[in-house]
This record gives sequence, C-alpha cells and structure tokens, in this order.
Amino acid sequence: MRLIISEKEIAAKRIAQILSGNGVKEEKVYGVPVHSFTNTEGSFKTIGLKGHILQVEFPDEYANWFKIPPQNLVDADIIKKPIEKKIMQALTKVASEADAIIIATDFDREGELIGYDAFQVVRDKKGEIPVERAKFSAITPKDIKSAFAKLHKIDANLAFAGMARQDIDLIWGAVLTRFISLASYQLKDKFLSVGRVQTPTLTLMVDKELEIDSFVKTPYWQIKVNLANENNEKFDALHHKKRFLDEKEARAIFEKLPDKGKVIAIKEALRPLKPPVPLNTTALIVAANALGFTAQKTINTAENLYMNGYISYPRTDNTVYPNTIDLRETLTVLSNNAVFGEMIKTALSQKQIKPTRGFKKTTDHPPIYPTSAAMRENLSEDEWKLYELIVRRFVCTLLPESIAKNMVANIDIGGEKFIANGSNIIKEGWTKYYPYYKHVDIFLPELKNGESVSVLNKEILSKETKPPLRYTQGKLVEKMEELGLGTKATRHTIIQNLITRGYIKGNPLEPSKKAIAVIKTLKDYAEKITSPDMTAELEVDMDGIANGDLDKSKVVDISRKALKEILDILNSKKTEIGKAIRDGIKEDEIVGKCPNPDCDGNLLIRFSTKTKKKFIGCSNYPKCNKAFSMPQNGLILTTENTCKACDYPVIKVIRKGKRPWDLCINPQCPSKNEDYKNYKNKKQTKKTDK
DNA sequence: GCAAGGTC
Repeated sequence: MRLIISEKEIAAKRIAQILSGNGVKEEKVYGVPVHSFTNTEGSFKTIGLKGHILQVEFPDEYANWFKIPPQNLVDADIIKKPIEKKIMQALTKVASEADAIIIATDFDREGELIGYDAFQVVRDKKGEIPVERAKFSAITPKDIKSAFAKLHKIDANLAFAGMARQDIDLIWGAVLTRFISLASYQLKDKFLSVGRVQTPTLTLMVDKELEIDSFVKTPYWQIKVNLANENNEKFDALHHKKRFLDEKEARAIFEKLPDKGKVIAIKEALRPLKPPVPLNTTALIVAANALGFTAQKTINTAENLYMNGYISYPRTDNTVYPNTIDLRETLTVLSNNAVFGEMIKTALSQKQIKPTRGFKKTTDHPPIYPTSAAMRENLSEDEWKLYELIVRRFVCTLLPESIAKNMVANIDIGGEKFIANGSNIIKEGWTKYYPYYKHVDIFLPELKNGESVSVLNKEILSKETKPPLRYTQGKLVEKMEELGLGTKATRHTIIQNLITRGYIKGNPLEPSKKAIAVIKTLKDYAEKITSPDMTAELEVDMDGIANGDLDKSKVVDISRKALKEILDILNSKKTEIGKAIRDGIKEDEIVGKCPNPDCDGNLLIRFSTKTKKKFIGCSNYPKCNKAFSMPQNGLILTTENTCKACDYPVIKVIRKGKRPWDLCINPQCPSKNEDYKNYKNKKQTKKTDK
C-alpha cells in the first residue's frame, strides 16, 4: 500500500475519489479520516493533515521571562513540537503498513515543508521508506491524474528554506517581544509583540499617522462656472488653472468674467475599460472590503463557501486561470441559478471565450472562482454577498471590455481658458454586470467649435489640500502583498493580531499612541525589524537555500549575529525605551468624556496607590470626583464607542483565550449587564475553587 | 505569555 499525504482532509478525500477506479472506502483512525482505494497501479490510502503538524519552540527551561534574559534565547536550541497529536498518531499508524509515501501537499514552499515534516515523522517511527512528491495546482481530475502519473523527488532544500524562516521568525520574535515587554513592564495579557511581518506592517500605519499629524493644509481657490450652449444644455467648467494659491488673483479674474464665452477646442477620445483580472486572496479581500467586509470576515466567509463546494480554494496567489479549468463548463453550471442567467448567456454567446489574466502566475492553486450554483436561500446574507461578488467577478473576466467616451472642451471666457470634461460609456461590456464598479458619468453636451456659450452662474470654491488617507484593511492587505509581507493565508491574521494587541483600531485603521511609541523606539535602536527589507533579504536567502547555494544553519547563524548586535544596543538603552513606551501607553488611556453634566473633563485610567487598583477617574479631579471601577486583569483598550443603552464610554477587555469583550463602564447601566455579571460570577467561582 | 506559517 502506498500512503498519500495531503495538506488538508478535503484534498485527501478528493484525491482518493479522482484516483480510485472503483470507489473509495473511508475509515477513521484515531478519529482521523483515512481513504482507501485500489486501481491499476495498486492499493493506496490517503490522509489529510491540518497544515503544519509540528511547531518550532524553545525548550521548556526557557519559558520563564524573568529568569531567562532575552539574549539567552538567541543561541538557544529550537525543538519541534507536535501540535496535531491525533493526526500524528493516525499518520504513523497508517504509515506503519505502507511501503511507500507520496507527499501531495500544496505546491508551494510551506507545502514542501509540511510534507517534509510529515515524512520525517513517519521515518522517525518506522525507518527508511521510499518517498515521492506529487505536484499539482488544482484538484481537478486532469491535474491530479497527470501529477500522479509523473511523480517527483521531494525537494528537501526547499523545505530547509522554510525551516530557516521558522527559526529566524521564532528567534527574532521571541527575543524582541520579551525585551520590549520587559523593558516597559507590559507583561502577561499586556505584552508587546514584535515580529518580522507584524512590525513592518504596523510601521506602515504609524508612518502614515505621523505624515497626517505633520501635514500642513494649504488653502487654494478654484473658479467654477455653469454654462449653457446654444441649445440651452447646461454643463460645468473649471478655470484651467485648477488651483489658485492666491485668493486675490482668483478673485480678480472672477470679477471681470463676462457673461458670454466661446468653445475654442474640443477633444474626444475612446477609452477601453478592461474587464477585471481573476481573483486571488488579496484581490478578494480588497473587493469585499469595499462592501464593508473586514479581512477576517472575508476569509471566514470564503472558507465556508469553499467547504460547501461553492467556490474554489480561497487562499491563492494566482491570477491566471490554468487551462485545466473548463470555463464554458463552469459558466453552464452557474446558469443553474437564474439570477445570473442573462450575464452568463452573454458570456456563453461569445464565439471564443478569452479570459483576462493578472500579473501573478503561481503554482499553488487556481484563482478563486465559483465551482457550483448556490441559491440565495441556502446562504447567509454575508455568504451570498461574497458569493455573488465572486460569481460576477468570474464571469466578468470572460466578458468583453466596455468603452467610454471622454470629452474635453476648452472654452474661452473673456480671455480666460476654462475646461469642461465629460465622460460616458458608449459600449457596455462587462460593466453592465459588475455593480461594484461604477463609472462616473459626467454630462457634456455635443459642442461645436466656435459655438458660443452663456455663463449662467459663476462661483469661487474655497478649498484646502487634504492629508493622506489612513489605510483601510483592503488597502493595507494590498500594500503588504506589494511589499512581500506575510502570505495569502496570514495577512488577515496579522492585522487581527495587531488589533487585539491594542496597536491599531477603527476603520480606517489608526495606530494607538502605544504603537507609535513602540515603533519609534524600534526604529531608533532596532531598525531592521521595522522594515520590509528584512523579509526581502530573507526571501533572497531562502532562494539560496532552496537552490543549494546556501546552507540553512549558516543563514540562521548570520541572522542570530545581527540580532545580537541589535540586542546589545537595546540593552544599553533599556531604561529610556521603557519610559518612552510607558509614556505612550498613558496617552492611550482616555476612556471618554466625563458623564458629569457640570464637568468638561475626560475620564482617564488611573492607579490608586491606596487600594492598589486601577480605576477610571476624571481629569478634573479634585474638582470632579466621578470615578468608576474597572477590570484589573487583561489588556484594557479604550474605544471611541459609547454605550447604546446609557451613552457612557465603553472599554474593550482582551484576555488570553477569551473573546474581546466590550464593557460599558456605568455600573447602573440599564442593560447591565449579563456580561459583567458573568464576569463577576466567574471570578467568584474561581476564588471558591481555590 | 513570545513569531509566522499552515488549517477549521
């Protein structure tokens, strides 16, 4: 029997179905599904992992943050700990009867590592066993059959490249996280995390915030006129000098504008509007973000759709359909839902279907596309919204382009040049079926050269330049991909982590003062960890390991050395760093407006030296002595929200292993407050337990 | 109690 190991259960099942000639038998081994079948090649079993089954860690003796100085972690051993015990047991049990292994994990670097780890686990238990690697980019019969007809060697070097990443991430992450947390006394639930991906990501938002803070608005003026042509069709035009920095100059022109003008030039151009390219994970997050989905919600919803067979695998970098996907067939399947009838008919009526293609062509999976027709009533509202987006996007990648006509007219009014723009779609292709893209139609009548126009109205618009915009989750994911930060499967988690750590909040995302302080000190003393360059350099090294030019342990050792140098500097500045970060944290501790009607103060998180407890008190103390109690444990975050029931400020409580909890600070709040009662009850039962 | 990477 040959054992096929895949990265996930659903793949194990489908591979068995595709390769079996005469049906598949499913059994459970330690609760893990194992699929058996026989074909002309012999007998096989398939088993699915759950991604990584091993995790890198420091040995237990390094667990205590106080006893072990961070620098001791730099050269500490790294062990691999099983994280999926049941799967390990099932894997070794089934493998004990196997005479060969076929690794069929995802066709990317982490897939190679996951497969290699699984192979090692088997070999440790059972001794040498032949191993081969199946490489495929989509779980379609065509792809799977040809992958298993031509098996490859397992690529140990590629797996070693992944291992270098694991080691470096753990060492840098643990050392710097512990250092910065210890230096600022932010411990347990409040620890301050640092990492190769999260810290440069946070830096993006902090830099943006600093740019916004230091932005100086410049006032400017525009002259706008409303005109009518000889047929009395009305339209707007703007003085060709779009921005007057001197109001007097604008006003002087404005005052002497006559009430007649003349068209002096007309330009028309046809502009093709290209249909969108196939969706990968980033593009899906961006598109769904425009519909109000957070990155996490998009991923969760897409996972559900995938698990129910409605869409293809949602974690992919690819934006080019492989030719093993039958596009016409897929369209036909989708037409089972009449909602998409007309759109699909239009797509199918083309003699030749020519899909668009994006810049990224990868081997991991196909782009995200719908795989079966879902009915609205079988999906949740969010699932339907996302599914509809994926269907429309898919069909639009197969539809012809639309064409817009852009017009520019130059108009002379008393010797001053004005410009009128117009745009409208003259041929509807894909845009007709893609409501997420809205072409801005600007009306401009048919004008003739030399035609006279009358000025119906004129105004001076007083405006200011605007600071740069904060990142939305979509824009941030896009930027991360551009900079090579994180992967398709992790970017949304990185953002989510930064939120629960109290580093960022809101929509668009805004960094806390704590985040600004952490990034500032890291930039001063550990610049490397704040820049995407660290990832870029690691990628180069990983390529070197993968193609055999570099040695994994050497790469890790060089990285250790760089970290040591940084840590020496950090240690010499420990006191200043701690103070700077604690000062930042204090600034975050404005809970909200004081509810006392005679008081204009802010509620702040304070510490009572008498009771040795944190509490919420008014900034106008002792004039105002409003005060509230608050939870003593966990990370407490302030929010901009007020209670729906009583309008008092709301705080967020984050504790390990628990859901973030929004808490109204008013003890007499009318909705008060099952959550709060539960919290108190639990605390009491905990005490009595002891 | 540390990271980032998989998957649920």
